[in-house]
Amino acid sequence: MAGDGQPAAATPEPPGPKPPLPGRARLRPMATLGDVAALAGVSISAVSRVLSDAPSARVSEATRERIVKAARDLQYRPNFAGRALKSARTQVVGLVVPDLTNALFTELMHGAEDEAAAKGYTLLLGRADDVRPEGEMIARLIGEGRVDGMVIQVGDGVAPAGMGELLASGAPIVLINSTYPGHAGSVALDDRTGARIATQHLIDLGHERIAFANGLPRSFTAKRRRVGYKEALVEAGLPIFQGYETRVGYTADNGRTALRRLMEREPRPTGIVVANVNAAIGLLAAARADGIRVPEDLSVATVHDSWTAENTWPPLTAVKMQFYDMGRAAVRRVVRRIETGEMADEMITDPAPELIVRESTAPPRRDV
Amino acid sequence: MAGDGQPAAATPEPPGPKPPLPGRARLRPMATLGDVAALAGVSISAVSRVLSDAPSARVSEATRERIVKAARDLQYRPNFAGRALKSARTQVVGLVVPDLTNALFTELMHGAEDEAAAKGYTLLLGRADDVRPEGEMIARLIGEGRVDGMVIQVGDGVAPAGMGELLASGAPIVLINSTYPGHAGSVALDDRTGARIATQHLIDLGHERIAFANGLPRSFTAKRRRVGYKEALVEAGLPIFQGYETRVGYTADNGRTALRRLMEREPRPTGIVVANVNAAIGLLAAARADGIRVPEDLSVATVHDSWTAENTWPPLTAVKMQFYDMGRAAVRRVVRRIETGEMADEMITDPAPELIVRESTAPPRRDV
DNA sequence: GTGATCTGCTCTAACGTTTGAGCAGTGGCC
DNA sequence: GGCCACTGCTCAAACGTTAGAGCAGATCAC
Repeated sequence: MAGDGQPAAATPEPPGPKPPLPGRARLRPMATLGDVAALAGVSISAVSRVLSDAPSARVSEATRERIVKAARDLQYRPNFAGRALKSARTQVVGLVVPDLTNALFTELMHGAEDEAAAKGYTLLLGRADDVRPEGEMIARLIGEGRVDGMVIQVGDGVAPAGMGELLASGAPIVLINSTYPGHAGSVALDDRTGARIATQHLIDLGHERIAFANGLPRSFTAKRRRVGYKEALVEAGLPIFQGYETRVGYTADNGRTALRRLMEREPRPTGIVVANVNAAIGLLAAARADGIRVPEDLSVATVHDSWTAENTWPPLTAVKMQFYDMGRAAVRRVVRRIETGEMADEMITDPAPELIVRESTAPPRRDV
Repeated sequence: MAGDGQPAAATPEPPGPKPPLPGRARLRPMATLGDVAALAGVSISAVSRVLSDAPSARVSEATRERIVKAARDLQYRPNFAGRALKSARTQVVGLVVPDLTNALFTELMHGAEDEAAAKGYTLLLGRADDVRPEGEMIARLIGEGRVDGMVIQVGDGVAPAGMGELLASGAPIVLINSTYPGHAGSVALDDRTGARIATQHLIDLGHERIAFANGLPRSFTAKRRRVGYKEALVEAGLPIFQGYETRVGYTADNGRTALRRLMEREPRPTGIVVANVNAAIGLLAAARADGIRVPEDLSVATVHDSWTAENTWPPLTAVKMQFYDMGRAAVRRVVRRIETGEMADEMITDPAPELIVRESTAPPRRDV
């Protein structure tokens, strides 16, 4: 806008016809390389090379300045479609998560966002709760060239139909928290350690009857957390009670169900490790409704932390799993795959899962 | 995978060279219109017209079938960049929210996602917590033609720098929960009614000293909720006490602060309307920590509902604001703006804010 | 003075799509 | 037999970008 006063050197006509309709503000067409070239009095390729400062740009300092100024004056921005068409790159990464409203996935998204921005990419949102098989949507996004790669979190270990074919096609896809036979490219949290830390915490407090409210049997994370739970018990020389594990799922409602089932066991557990914070919140609510005092009658430790965990009553002792970092790692992986071809599986161990002791855990009552 | 057995009718060479490197699965290039045309033995334009079934496609039934079959065999998918370049449309809508980890915004995102999918659009995620002024990012997204339009939620009423210019440019932008002088195109919830319903609920229970934990003064939603709160009091003939409103913000921490300030007032309020569920959750936690029993000593009703509200202790009485529907409406608006040019401001009144009575509210103790 | 090299550009093709214009062949009408 | 309309296609331009190849003029070595 500044410097529009003096007539440009030898411009036939800047960008298109621009009588501003007074009725409704019309979107004026963006300036193209051609417009900038015309204003600067040079060829399109000269402009392209200068603005994308290619090493092959041999231009005099004077010309360069004229071009840069013209671009600024016209508010030139490189057209995305033109660039994508030519380069077969969009600088977009697709992100598919099963449940947008889950606090944990939003943390993951946040990490993914940050890493993408740092690498000059943007995120395209996919939805895994589509009516149609997600595989089709993912294949479309990649096949149409809308995204350069994808980060996919499949819900509870159910791979969408057509996933195998898709992965075999060699598309840059990073799986979150799950793997697929023959596919290299995934990131996961150290769930085993996470569950182990939570269990160990209860053991350290003196609990000996520790139950486990786990996710669905087919869930990859549930399988890993299960291992961690058992490891801790075995190592402490504690028995693994029959029926002390439920495998209903990760939602708040699932947590309620889990509590009710576990509290029917004989002997009653004195502590419960919950595999997911949302389930733990539901479990806590159910305990309160049933008159079970936490932590007096029952200690509850959960895998996962989120801001919601610190606002429950009592505030939940939780093992913070690094979802944010996993999001970053996933995008880092997929970008590296896109740009260098390298692909690998990765487990986030740094930062490590971290125990955050709040008020839902205490030593067991000795009189029970 | 099925039906790959028989050789194609008369293929010169399907899409490029495809000796599958055994070392690493290579991404084979997608088939183009040209490939399909070659396989079907027709011109590119014929294929284009048939596959996008344009009314101008005058082809024999036999040709049409050959083309469709060829496209299917080659797994043809229209290249996004080519299409976008030609049509100057990307079928992508940008979504910018200030805080990805907020349960309310994720609900909004979810609605936006659904509506976008229904209209054949996808969502590109922007981030408002960028170091650089968001205005620049938004201008880039639009200017580069990465998105056809944007849905923007600016945090707490602070419009990003350059916003005015951007809106004036006539870009298809829909603002969420805020307006901008001279800009038509926004959606908002009926915050006034929401706050009013919450306040009225406390009045109906018999409360007469009702405080209000509000958001920041510059926040558009806070302004509207404030009106609803006062309206309800005035209508009921209740006095508006000095110092009964805090305006610290919408986070859980803000809620803690608000509780402590409000409980210092003389006389003490017997009920608090909280303008945001996250703040209410924090406020509840602070009350518990300070030995204030809810609802015996203090009733708490909040504007906004989310799954977190039903898992607090006590479960929060909340007015459900229709974030999901607002998300849908925002995308609906921006798509209509893109496709027909129509633009307007809209308030979501259907479905209306809905009172959900849980256990954080009760009649005031008469002995106080 | 001649050839080689360098500087500072421009020309052109290509990416994959859409779409207006054009064209050969057929059939109908008068 | 001439004209028209219709069918069923193809041709070619255009969208905005990138990048290899080319080219005129200046400078330099010998």
